[in-house]
Amino acid sequence: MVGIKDIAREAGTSVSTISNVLNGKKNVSEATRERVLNICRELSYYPSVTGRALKVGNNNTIMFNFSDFDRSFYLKIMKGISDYVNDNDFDLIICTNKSGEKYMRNNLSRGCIILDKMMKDNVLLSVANPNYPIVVLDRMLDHRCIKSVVVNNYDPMKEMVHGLVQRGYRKFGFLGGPEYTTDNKERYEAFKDALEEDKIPFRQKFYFKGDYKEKSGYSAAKIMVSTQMMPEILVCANDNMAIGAIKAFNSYGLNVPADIAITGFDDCDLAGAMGLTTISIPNYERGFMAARYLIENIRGEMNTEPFMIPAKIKWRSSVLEFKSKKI
Amino acid sequence: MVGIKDIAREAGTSVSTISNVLNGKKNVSEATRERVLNICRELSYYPSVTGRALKVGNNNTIMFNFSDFDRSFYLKIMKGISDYVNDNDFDLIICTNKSGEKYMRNNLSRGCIILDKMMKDNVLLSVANPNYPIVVLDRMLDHRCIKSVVVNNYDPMKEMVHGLVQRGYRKFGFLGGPEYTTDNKERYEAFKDALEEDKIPFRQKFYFKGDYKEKSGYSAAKIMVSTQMMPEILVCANDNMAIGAIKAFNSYGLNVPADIAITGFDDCDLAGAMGLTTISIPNYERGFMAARYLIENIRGEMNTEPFMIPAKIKWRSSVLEFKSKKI
DNA sequence: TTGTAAGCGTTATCAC
DNA sequence: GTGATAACGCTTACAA
Repeated sequence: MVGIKDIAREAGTSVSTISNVLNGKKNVSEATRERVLNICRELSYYPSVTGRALKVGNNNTIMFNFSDFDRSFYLKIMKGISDYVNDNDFDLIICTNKSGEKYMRNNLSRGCIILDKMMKDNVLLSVANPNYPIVVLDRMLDHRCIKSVVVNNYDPMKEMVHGLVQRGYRKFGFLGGPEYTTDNKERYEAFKDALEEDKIPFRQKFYFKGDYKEKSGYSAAKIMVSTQMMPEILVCANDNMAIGAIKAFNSYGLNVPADIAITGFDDCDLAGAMGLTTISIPNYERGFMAARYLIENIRGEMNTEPFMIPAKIKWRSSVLEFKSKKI
Repeated sequence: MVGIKDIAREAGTSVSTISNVLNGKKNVSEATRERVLNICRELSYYPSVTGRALKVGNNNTIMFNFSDFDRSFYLKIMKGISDYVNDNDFDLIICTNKSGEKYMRNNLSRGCIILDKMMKDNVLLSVANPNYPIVVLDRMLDHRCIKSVVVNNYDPMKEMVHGLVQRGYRKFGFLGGPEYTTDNKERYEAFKDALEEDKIPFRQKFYFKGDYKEKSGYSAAKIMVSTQMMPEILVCANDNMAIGAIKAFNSYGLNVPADIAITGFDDCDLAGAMGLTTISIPNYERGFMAARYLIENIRGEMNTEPFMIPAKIKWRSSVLEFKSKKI
């Protein structure tokens, strides 16, 4: 590996001069600057991030941590982050589950965006400090150096359920995601509250449990069919499970929405193609805003008011416009 | 930041002892080991990756470089990589476009997997060495420390075109991707060769140019319609463009496959849902194998025979089983 | 304008 | 079994 010393030797100067050139310090003659730069190019020298980070204590890198590879819209979040970060001359490293913590504790990054549910709250609370701000997606954390960027799950979900009631649906089923996740909790709360406001009873036996993956939706739907526990409308906590459920119902010869209506949450690519009624989250913007707040906070702003992203209902063909009332 | 020195002070030992404990050296008494470990936990000490990397010259981290956020199956490749890497106690950092080169040139990673088309061949050729092996996806590079993992585009594409001819299609259009990419070249070659073997003429004016993105397929299709240059079957170099084309045709009231048949390449999620005939690439396996070869090569194997991943045709409803011949 | 030298957090070598 | 110390590549006072 070619280092600063090699350049210095070749240029016949000291290492500090090289460093000065590289860091755009003004105390170096135009001649030397030129010469040094040329040599760097010739020897294809790249300053060592580790050497620099070790000395300086930081660099312009932020980290993004995620782990659920089944949620394909994560790519959109990444793109949002990546675009903002690039425009602001920061570098981005993305890492998954366990490595994340390791890279936070060091001076490899100056801040991070966390989407990984596996990352524990108390770790984040203990790591965050004025020199290492954090942005968390989809969770609320109260700390003066942590900004929460959360989707407004509650309002659109409630509105959608009211809309379903208006369309004539009465017998509701709910297919939930992992129960420790905030978004699942909020979606379920909104669902229950809406029914309560509309004075529609909801029985616990119509609550089914999934894990946000397509397979779990498939299994849950099969159970509904085989145990004859069919609701008129199955509200799912995300699209993947809704899609799994649709496939399962279809495999039994059941038609969506004629035999059973279904809704999702996320508006993934497939949802559009399959005509799934769902709630659309602006993912690119979500990533972009997260990166923006993080970098602003790194630069000293330290604005940590929770930021709420609006989501929008997409009515599609998986629910009927007017469900004919029974009898 | 709590460092090895703080632990040493707290434990009343020297830093070397701490280091020895941390690295599982045997020359340390059980008592001290226990004590040190406890203190590390109490102070929530995490060894600095930078310090270590600087000293040791490497660590167990590999890098994955990509940049096209529109290709949603990239997540599957990542998952394949991530799974293998985790099982082998390596860390993974993912980065996009320009940062990639920076992180290669340093001792931050011990090797990398490259999918980013923007990464120049000559950079890779100059960086690869026995201590820094590279695996490239979707491109062929001849270097004793670079392994190419490529999809067999040619054979299944040729087979598919032959199949289309058998089904009665004669008037072919081709919608290509970026022309500098190997996969586009191979797919087009196979397309032309198959037609030639079947003695079906292909006229250059039925070659349309796209960039692998949905939008470009949409535009190309609109041009076909408005200039009356409609083929019977439009073979697209990837799914995204095929999907764009389908949307455009539908917007003109044209039916796929009745009015025009379409095929894609990739078998993305949407392809299944839309009934697009396409060629399926085992992406998870692709990532997994890439990671496996890379880590084996880091461990000294240095097997750099190109590895070819098979791909499989998925016949779906976007082409007719039997096209009734004209006249 | 340029050079010297200390130090960032770690590990390796060698002495004790 | 334990501890001093040099070294990794870099930046930054400070000295020249």
